[in-house]
Amino acid sequence: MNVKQFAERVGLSPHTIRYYDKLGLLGEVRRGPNGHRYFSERDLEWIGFVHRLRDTGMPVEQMLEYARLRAEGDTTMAARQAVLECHAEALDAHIRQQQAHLDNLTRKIAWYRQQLAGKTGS
Amino acid sequence: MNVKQFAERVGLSPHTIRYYDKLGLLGEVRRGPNGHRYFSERDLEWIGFVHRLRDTGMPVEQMLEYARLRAEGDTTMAARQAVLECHAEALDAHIRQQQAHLDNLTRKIAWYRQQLAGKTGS
DNA sequence: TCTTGACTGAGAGTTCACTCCAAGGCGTAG
DNA sequence: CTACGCCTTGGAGTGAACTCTCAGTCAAGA
Repeated sequence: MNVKQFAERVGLSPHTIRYYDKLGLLGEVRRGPNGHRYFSERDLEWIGFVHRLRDTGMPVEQMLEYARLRAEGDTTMAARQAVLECHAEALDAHIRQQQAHLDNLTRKIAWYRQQLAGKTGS
Repeated sequence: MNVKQFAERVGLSPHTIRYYDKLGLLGEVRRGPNGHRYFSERDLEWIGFVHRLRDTGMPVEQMLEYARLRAEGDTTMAARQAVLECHAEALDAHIRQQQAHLDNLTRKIAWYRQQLAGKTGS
C-alpha cells in the first residue's frame, strides 16, 4: 500500500510517516520503480508498535535506539528487552502518579459538589 | 518567602514561577516595597494545585481559564467544577489508555523473556 | 567601597515533535 | 494535451511550554 493508505490505517498523517522514515524509525522501506514507498502488513505491525511507544511518551530518540537494535538482528534481543523493561517501569510509575493526581482531583470535585449542594439547600 | 524559596518548595524553577505569574496564573501576587514578589503558604497551596493540573496534561490555556474563574469569586464555583469534571474524565481515559499500552508492553517483554530463555536452554 | 547574590521585566532562544511548502515527476481519465 | 491526484525531496514553519539572557536595582557583608 502507498503512504496515504498506510497513514490512514495506522492513524498518523502521511507527513508523519515520511518524517519517521527520514529519521530511520521505519528501517528499510521498500520502494517502487518510481521511488514511491511501498508498505506491507509487517510494516503496519511495526509502526503500530512504534505508535504505541510514542503514545506512552517514549522520546523519539529512544525509539530510534530500539529501531537500530532491531535492525541489527537477533543478537540484540537482550538489549531491546532492557529498553522495554526500562520504559515499562517508567510507564508504570507514570500511571501511578496520574492515578494519584486523579484521586486528588476527584476529592476536589466532591468538595465542590458539597459546597454547591449546601448553597442550594439553604 | 521570595521567588527562589517558593520555587524550591513547589518543585519548579524561578523562571517558571515568573512565567506563570506573567500569564496571570498566580492571581494577585503580593510585592514588597522593592517590587520583589512575596509568596505565602496559601500561594503555595494554589500553585501546588496548578502544578498537579499541569502534570496531568492540562494545557496552560485551560488552567488560565480556571484561574480567572477562581479570581471572580464564589459565583463561579459551578463553572470551576465543570472544568475539573471535564478534565477528570479526560484524565481517566488517559490512564486507561496508558494501562492498556502497559499491558501490551508487558506481554511483549514476556515474549522476549521466553525467546531468550529458549536460546539459553538449547 | 566593592563584591555577592538576590531580585526585576522585556524579549530572545530552545526543544520537541511534528506539519507544511515549493518544485517537480509519474500515470490515468477526459 | 491537459488536468488530476498521487508521489518525491529538502528545508522552512508551527505551537506549546518553558528557559535563558540582558541590563539594571537593591541590601547585606568583608
